[in-house]
Amino acid sequence: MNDATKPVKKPSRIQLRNRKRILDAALAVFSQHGYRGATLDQIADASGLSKPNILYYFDGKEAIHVTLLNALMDNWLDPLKKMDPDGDPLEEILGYIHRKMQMSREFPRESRLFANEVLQGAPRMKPHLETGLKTLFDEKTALIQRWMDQGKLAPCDPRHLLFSIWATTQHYADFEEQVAILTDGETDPVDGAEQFLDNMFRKLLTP
Amino acid sequence: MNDATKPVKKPSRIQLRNRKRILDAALAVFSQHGYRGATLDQIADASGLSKPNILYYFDGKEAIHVTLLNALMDNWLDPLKKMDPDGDPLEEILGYIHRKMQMSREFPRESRLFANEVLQGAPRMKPHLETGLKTLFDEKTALIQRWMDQGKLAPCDPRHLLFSIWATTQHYADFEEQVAILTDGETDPVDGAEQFLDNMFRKLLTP
DNA sequence: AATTTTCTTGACCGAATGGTCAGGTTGTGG
DNA sequence: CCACAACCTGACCATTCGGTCAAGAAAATT
Repeated sequence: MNDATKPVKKPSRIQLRNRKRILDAALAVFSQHGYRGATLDQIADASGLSKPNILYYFDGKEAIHVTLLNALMDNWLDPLKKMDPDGDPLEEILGYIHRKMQMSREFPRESRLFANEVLQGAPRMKPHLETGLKTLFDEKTALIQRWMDQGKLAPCDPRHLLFSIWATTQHYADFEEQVAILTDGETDPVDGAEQFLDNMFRKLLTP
Repeated sequence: MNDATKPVKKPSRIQLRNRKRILDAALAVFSQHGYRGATLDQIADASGLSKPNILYYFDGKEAIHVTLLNALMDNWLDPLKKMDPDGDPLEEILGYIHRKMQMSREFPRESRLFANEVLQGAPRMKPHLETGLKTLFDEKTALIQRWMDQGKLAPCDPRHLLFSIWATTQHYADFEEQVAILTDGETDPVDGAEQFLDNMFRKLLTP
């Protein structure tokens, strides 16, 4: 155990509970106000802990943000990873859309956290995007291209296909305020959205 | 002219020039950092004016932001307004998509300014959305519905159609950083995007 | 129970922020 | 060229921000 950078002591129950509280509060605050718009005092209030206590658990504001982004990336890429090369092409893509839509519904704060970060040039996330995301993106666009070459999907640019899927699904989380206003606060616009997107991408991709 | 709220004196040349400088600088700063992340000092630097001088032309940080948002709304709604009830339905919608895509290419900062605002709950823009945008939205979705009822377009929910158009076109401005990384800094991904979107929405809407 | 470790906080700090103001400079109409 | 208005700025201010610290309270360990 000569790794001086990782003081790996098993975290106590209090550690676990409070770190979770802080991260949950920070997610709420960061996703609504962006990194620079968020303050430690807001996070302290939302978490029910004092500001110095928050700095006892995290090295600073940026450390909290980075921790959130790291945790986010895994969950974010997961639905795309699940796209199975051996499954039915059309159903795999429609399934992916469904999963993304579920994430917009269940984790809108995470979606907005990500959107805020990328909108502002991804200053704290570029490395993640250039490695993890880029690799997965290349892999999956290649897979989709193969499916198209085999005539199992109507041909189109797989990269823009993925962009469109991301854009349309995340839109309902990121622009929730606008959507709510325009649909007169309909109980759940996401239901109608899912049906619409299924139809649209089915028509696009059916050979 | 008994309107005490508007000191309507014709603005001098210097007024005009400096207000423009300030708004241009503010657009750059606000669109990158969001409202709370932007500082008057940054705007001062970017505009080449001193901070007190900026406050000579505008009542404060918020006034600058509001001015930008007001100016934005007009340009933002314009492409949709241009959708002609008497034109060919499919071509009208594809033309609208084309115009929106042009705006993403030419005015990415405006797109990001808008995205930042809505992402954070549209605190300074809700009234605008509820009046101007909502009215136009209802009008145009009704028009598209009529077209569908007449069998001139394949049926789908016109509201989600517009959401999808907004999401996909603005994505290339708002998530420019991500798109650039994933396309290896391709000269202009928007070209390919336009072709892709034309194809997708054509397939969706062709009866 | 004693002691060591972990946890928590009130008080405080330097830097940054939005904004003010008195007074100077520049432009402009007569 | 004079006088008045418009324009501009250095110095300053109150508040908020991220962050520190010494010392007390609570757990855990012995």
